[in-house]
Amino acid sequence: MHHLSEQELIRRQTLEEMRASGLNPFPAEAFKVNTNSKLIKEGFEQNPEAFQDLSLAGRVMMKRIMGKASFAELQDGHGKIQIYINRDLICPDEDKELYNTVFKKWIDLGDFVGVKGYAFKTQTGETSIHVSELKFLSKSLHPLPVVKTDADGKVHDAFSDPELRYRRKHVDLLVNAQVKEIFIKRTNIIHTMRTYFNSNGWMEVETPVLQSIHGGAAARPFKTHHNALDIPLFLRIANELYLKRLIIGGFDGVYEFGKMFRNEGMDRTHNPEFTSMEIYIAFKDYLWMMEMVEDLLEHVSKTVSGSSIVKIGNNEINFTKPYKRLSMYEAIELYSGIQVDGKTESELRELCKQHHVKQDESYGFGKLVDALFGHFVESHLIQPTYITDYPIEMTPLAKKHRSKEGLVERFELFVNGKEIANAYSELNDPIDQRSRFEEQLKLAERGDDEAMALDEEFLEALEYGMPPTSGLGIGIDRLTMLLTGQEAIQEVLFFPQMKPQAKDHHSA
RNA sequence: GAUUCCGUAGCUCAGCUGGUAGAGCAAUACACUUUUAAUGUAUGGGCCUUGGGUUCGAAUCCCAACGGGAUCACCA
Repeated sequence: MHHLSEQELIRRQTLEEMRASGLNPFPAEAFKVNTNSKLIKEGFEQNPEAFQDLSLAGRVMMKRIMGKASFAELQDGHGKIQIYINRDLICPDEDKELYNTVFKKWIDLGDFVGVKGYAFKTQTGETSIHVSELKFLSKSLHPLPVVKTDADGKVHDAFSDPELRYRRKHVDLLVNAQVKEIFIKRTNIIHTMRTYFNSNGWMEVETPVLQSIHGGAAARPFKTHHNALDIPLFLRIANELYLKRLIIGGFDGVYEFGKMFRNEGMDRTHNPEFTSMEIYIAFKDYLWMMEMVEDLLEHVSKTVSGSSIVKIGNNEINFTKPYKRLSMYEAIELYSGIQVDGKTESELRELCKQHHVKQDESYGFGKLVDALFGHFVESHLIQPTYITDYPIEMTPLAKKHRSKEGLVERFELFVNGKEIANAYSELNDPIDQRSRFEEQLKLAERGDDEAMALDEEFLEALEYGMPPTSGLGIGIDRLTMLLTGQEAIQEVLFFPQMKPQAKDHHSA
C-alpha cells in the first residue's frame, strides 16, 4: 500500500461519513438510464419535447457551486453534459441534506451519480439538465487530474506526461477526450476490414500462439516452457505457415487478426506484442493482391475518417487507388543512381561502404540490397507506394518471379516513409521451399541471426499440394497510427508495455 | 544500443550566477439560486526521484543509479 496523499485520506474519510449516515457509497442496484449526453446535446435543439423525462448517469467532472444552486459537469460514455442542481428542487421538504451535504460536501470529482430531470438551455445557451432527482452511484477514492478547456478551446492543466498517460490509460481515456477517439477509430478500422473480408467470403480463423518452431518471419522470439510435455515453446512471431496449411486444407480464403510477439527493442514504433492481420487467398497472385489492398485501404480510410485523405504531421496522405508501383531496383536507382541489377555481392558491399550504408560480412546479396533501399529510398515514400520484386535471398517464403531472374513475387506497401503491408505470391513448390530454407541455414551459419528456421511439418504439408496463393500481412497498430495521425505506437495501444516501476521507498 | 535533454505539491509548471521552496488548478472552511478555466476571502499540503561527493551551507554544482522524453541505429 502506498502512502496516502491528503486528498486520498479525505476521500476515505468522506466514505466513512457516508456509511455512518446510512448512504451506501457503492450501491448494488442498477440505475436505469434512458439517454446519454450525446443524444441530448445533438437532439434537444430540434425536438425539445422529447427531452423532458430524462434519466442519465456518469462521473462528476466539475462542480461550480453558487450557494443554493450549482452547476456540475457529468461525463458518460458519450461525452460531457452540464447539469443544473437547485437546492429547493432536489430537496422540496425541510430536509436539505441531499443538497447541502451529499451534493456539496460528499460528491467529489470523479464520483458517479445518476440524475433525473429535463433538458433546457441556460442563459448562456448551453444545453443542460435541470435535475429533479439525484442518486449517488459510486465513490472515487483517487483524485483525477482536472483538465480544463477555456472559451478559446485552450486546454489548461492538461494531463500530458507521456509516461503517466501510458501507465494509467484509464485516466488518459477519462480526461483526454481525443484519446478515446483513437481507440474508437482503431476498433472501426478492424471492424471495417473484417466486414470487407467476410463479404468476399473469406473466413476468419485462429491459429496457435504457442509454437514449438517459431517460423514465418525473421525475429527473436519469447521462449516459454510446457510443463506436462516438458518441451520449450515459443510465442509466435508470425502465423504465416499455419494459415498456408489451412489453404492446403481446402479453404479458399482465410484471415486472422492476432497478436505477434517479438523479443526485440521497444520504442515509439515497436511494442513487444503487436497486432497483425494476415490473409491468404487461393488462386490469386501478388498483382491481384495489390489491387485488393488499395481497394481495401481506400475503403477503410473513407469509412473510418470520412475521407481518403489523411493528415499526419505535415503530410497529407491520399489513399485513393491506384497506388504507384516501383520495383525495388527501380526505386534504388531512382533515389540513389545506383544500378543494382547485374551486380555481384562484393560489388554491392563496396557500394554500401562508399555511401556509408551500414552492413557487415554476414550480409548476403539480399540484405545488402535491403540496406541500400532502407538508406536511400524508404523515407521518400510518403504517398502509398508499392515496392515490388525483391531479391530472392531476403524472401524465403515467396515464389520465384515469373520472368525476372533472381527475384521473387513480393511487394511491400510504404506509406509516410514506413512499411505497413507485405505480400507475396506464396511459394508452393515444396522442393524449392526446402532449398530456400537450406539457404537460410547457410545465412545463419554466416552469422545472420534473422535467418529463418527450417520447418519440416510445414514442408510436409506443402508436399500435399498448395494451390497458387497470394498472402498479405498488415500491421494493424501501424495502420491505426497512420489513420489517426499518431506518431507513437503507445498512443494506439490500450496498454503498451512499460518498464517496471521503481519501488516505492516509503512503503514498509 | 548510441547521443541528448529532463525528474520540484494530486495535475500543469516557476525557482536567475549555491543561502534548506513558489503560482494556478485540485483539496479544506465560509459566502453566493443560470455558472461555465465561475467568483471572493481564508487555510492546509513538498525525504525538491534515489545514493554518494564538493561546500560553512545543495532543489540549484559534480558523479552514479533508477525512471522518462527526443533524435539516431535495428526490427512490424
